[in-house]
Amino acid sequence: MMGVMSNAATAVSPQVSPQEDFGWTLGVLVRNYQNASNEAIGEFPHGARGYQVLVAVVSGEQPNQLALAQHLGIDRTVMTYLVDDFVKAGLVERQLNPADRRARIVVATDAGLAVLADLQQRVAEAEGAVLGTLADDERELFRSLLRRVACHAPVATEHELGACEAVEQMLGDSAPRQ
Amino acid sequence: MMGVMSNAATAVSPQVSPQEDFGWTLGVLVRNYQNASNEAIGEFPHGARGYQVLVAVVSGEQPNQLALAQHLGIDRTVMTYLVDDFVKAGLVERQLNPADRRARIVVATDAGLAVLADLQQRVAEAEGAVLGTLADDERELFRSLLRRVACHAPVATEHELGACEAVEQMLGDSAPRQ
DNA sequence: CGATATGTGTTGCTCTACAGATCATCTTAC
DNA sequence: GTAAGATGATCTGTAGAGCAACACATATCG
Repeated sequence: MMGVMSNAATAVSPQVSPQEDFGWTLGVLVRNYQNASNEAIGEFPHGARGYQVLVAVVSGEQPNQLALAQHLGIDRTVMTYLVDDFVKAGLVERQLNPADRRARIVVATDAGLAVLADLQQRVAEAEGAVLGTLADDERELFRSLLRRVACHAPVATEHELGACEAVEQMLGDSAPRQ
Repeated sequence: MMGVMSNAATAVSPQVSPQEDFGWTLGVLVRNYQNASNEAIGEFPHGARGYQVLVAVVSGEQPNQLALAQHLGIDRTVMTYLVDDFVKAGLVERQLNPADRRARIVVATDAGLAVLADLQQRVAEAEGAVLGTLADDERELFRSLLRRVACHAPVATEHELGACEAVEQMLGDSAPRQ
């Protein structure tokens, strides 16, 4: 059954148009978004990634570092020096959780909140530029579909939380949507 | 250190729901896609990235390494050892371009085509799993919007080609650029 | 109390991205 | 035809980030 025949071109020639490839289009979008948002946020500690962390810190229910890492899909050992740099920049604080003194609750400072509010505007503009082709209703549609896809969370890796379950857990299920 | 205490909520409190954040949902989707496709393609040389390269090799008009790198948004120095590993695996060949002996044309071997045809099926299944929430017409809609967004190509970086222009160029739009 | 699990931090390895230099070749100017 | 610059590929060195393993403090369960 498995034979690598020599005239494969005639047999199972994969007919691909690169613009049809989901992975490619996805990659293009991600690069565009990263370029645009990185440019928009300037010298923020860890670029677009750092911005995402700060967003998660503010959005969540005073999450600890592990929750942040799982939420953003980055390694928890990375979160250590990521938060370190944020603390150095005065954007967040590590607070002790009296209920669990192992955990460090990450909380945004006033400065962090102010910076974030500013950045969010710029990033929103960058997003607008990336989605520039789409009409307003199409953008909303795209965002909506994207949100549903992201929250679907197939959870390929077994030990990892589904993305939106982690969100709901972090939010304490207190932010009903739509 | 400055006395940063937390009456932060009074300031310009950015109210974000993480599920609303475009960057976050995009990141979740990308991770899901990478996990799923990486699992689907198994021990292929460079994972999902390598798969993309092979797709581009087959889809394009016998592109050289630079065209591949620009198309996929990866550095040209990376493409060198990427193609190296593909050659070692017998998936592609470097052919000399008689018209320009500096350039190496990357061509898929029969084995490469056969492997790609197999992989495309698996990756398609992985994509299906990632987009599992959406109904069929919604998937097509999502792909279509994604394609339009990707091909819009805001080209934030100045010296880089727009993505789809690079595609068209590679696909034989032989008109010179600029 | 003891055993195990969890949150965090540290160290070391690896992969990849990126910038710069080098070499070969093509193109253009003279 | 030769010189000078541009282009494609490769190599080198550096930095960022993921990953695994270990260490430490604390929490939980027997």
